[in-house]
Amino acid sequence: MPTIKEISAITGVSKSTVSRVINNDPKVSEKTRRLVLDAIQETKYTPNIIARSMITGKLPIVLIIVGDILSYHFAKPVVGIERVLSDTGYMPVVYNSMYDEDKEQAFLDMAKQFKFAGVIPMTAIGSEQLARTFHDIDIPVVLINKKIKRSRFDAVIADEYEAGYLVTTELIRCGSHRIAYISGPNINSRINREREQGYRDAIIEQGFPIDENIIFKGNLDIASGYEAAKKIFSDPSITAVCTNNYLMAAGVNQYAAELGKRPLENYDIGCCETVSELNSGDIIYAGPDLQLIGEKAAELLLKRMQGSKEPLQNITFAVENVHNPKAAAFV
Amino acid sequence: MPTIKEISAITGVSKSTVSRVINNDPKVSEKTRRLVLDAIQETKYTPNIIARSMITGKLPIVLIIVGDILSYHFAKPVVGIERVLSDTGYMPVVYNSMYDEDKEQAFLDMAKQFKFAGVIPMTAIGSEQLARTFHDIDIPVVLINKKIKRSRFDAVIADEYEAGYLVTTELIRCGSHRIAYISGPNINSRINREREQGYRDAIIEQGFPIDENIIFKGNLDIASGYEAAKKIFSDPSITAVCTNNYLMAAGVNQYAAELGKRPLENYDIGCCETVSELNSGDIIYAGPDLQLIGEKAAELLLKRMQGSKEPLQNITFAVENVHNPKAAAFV
DNA sequence: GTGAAAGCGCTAACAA
DNA sequence: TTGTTAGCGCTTTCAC
Repeated sequence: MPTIKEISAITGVSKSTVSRVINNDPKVSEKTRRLVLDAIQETKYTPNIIARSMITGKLPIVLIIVGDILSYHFAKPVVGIERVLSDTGYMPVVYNSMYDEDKEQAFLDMAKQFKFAGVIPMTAIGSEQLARTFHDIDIPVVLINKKIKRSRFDAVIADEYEAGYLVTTELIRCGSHRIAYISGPNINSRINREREQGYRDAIIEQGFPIDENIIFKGNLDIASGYEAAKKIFSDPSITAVCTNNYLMAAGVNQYAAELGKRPLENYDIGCCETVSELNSGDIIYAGPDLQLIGEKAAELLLKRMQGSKEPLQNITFAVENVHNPKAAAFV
Repeated sequence: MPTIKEISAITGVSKSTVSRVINNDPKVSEKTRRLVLDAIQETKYTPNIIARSMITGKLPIVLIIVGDILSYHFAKPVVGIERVLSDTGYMPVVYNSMYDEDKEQAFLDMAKQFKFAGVIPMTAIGSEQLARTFHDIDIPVVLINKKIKRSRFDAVIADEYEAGYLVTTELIRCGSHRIAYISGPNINSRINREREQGYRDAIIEQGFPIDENIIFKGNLDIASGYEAAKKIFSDPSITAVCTNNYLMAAGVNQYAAELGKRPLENYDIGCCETVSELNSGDIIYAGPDLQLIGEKAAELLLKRMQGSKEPLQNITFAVENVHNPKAAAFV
């Protein structure tokens, strides 16, 4: 691996001048620039980024932390981030925490230690410890779908209330007025709260009553949707189910299938987040464009990494997709 | 951020000794070790990995390159890799190429430049250029599901033939003997070839004829499965479809749904790869345990990163999962 | 068992 | 416009 020193030796110019050429310093004569550039070409020299980062104090790597790489919800924004970051010289890489806070902690520490250029966390922040790590992090951060109290970071968040409201409205439009709801486990979760509130408001606004007995609580996984479905389908007056997330809806469908019931045929089913193309065939949903969210976050991060001192941005994404496979029937 | 220098100043010992303590050099007296360790604790000192890597020439990062982060096929092994690498001091990160060879090339170059400790590519290698990059890469590499001619790397690959054979056998077991097949676009692809051969052999072994007219070619995406399905369902003698990958099977199901046909009810459907839990409800498949593949690859890589000079390993993974939701009916 | 000194490859003043 | 010097934080001889 050739170094700046060898280039210097070959061309006869000093290491500094070679460095200047590499970094496009304008005050280098065209002649020496050519000379150096030629030598670089011949030797296939590439600058040692590690050595450089020792001085600049930054490694041009952007760390994206996701809670679950297997989930569309996390994976899709990554595609957006990568789109924006490609050709900027920054290297976006993904770390998958599987919701393990200790691992997130460890990676955040690493990001600091490695002096990564930026971090985009899309993950659950819970513990005090983790909050503290965020508090005294000294590299640019853009949060996705996460609000930290008194945060110093830009954030891009989805309008969860609107998602809950719109999907429920759609369910009503399909003819239901007794719609069960399966929420997440954590009452304090903003996302959970807002989605449920959207559901409630939609029902009330359409002039129907809220029945607290058909609002259930799940763990956001398939199994808990399945469990809740047992109770839901024992009440024949319920004609539709709205779930916080897709996984629980899948659980509901699973139980329904065992009963010989088909989604969007024998009952309506909806959820408050964007569903992958692969699974959206028989579910109603409302949610943001996940790729766009990633793109926006990357744009904000890019500005910060380039030194922007603009005031904090807190962007709320409207629901772009209201997906209803049955819509054709009554449009 | 405290440095080795400050620890040296606080304790009164030299930088070298501090370095020795950090690196567990045995020839340090218990007394000074304690002294230094205490100072490290107090100041919350952590060694600067970048500076260290300038000397050792390696950054303890393992790069996993995947073709499509949205695909279970790529994402699941990542979970396995991370499981093995956790607590080894190596930092596994994922890069998603979206099948873009230029990007893969760029990342491979970066991995070299950054002196990453290792690379696990799970992606399509095509161009001469990319092959050359692999040829003169100087860091440990373990390939997943990829064979490179005269490769210098360990590899973990799935038994594609067996997958094709077993899923077809299962389809036959369900009562079909006229089974359409949808292959991938590339005849030269090993995976494509072997899966199809498995299909052919299973049919022949059960004493049925191969009909070349019901073997179609797709692009591995939903749309091409959908297109092929148009022809398939125009032939009522066909009672089952076997596809190379899951996406095309989803396309078949999509078209079938428009016809009012239900999978595993009005026709049987299978594919030659492991399907995510989320989507395996109404499809038959055979495939390896994807997480295990990731784990095995990470184990091999770990050994190499630790300097092992064992002979090359080329591990073929047997099909661990044969999934048939209808099986209960006749077991 | 410990310290001094050199140096990894690069950038960033400061001179010239 | 170019070269010289110092130094980023660490490891690693080589003495003592």
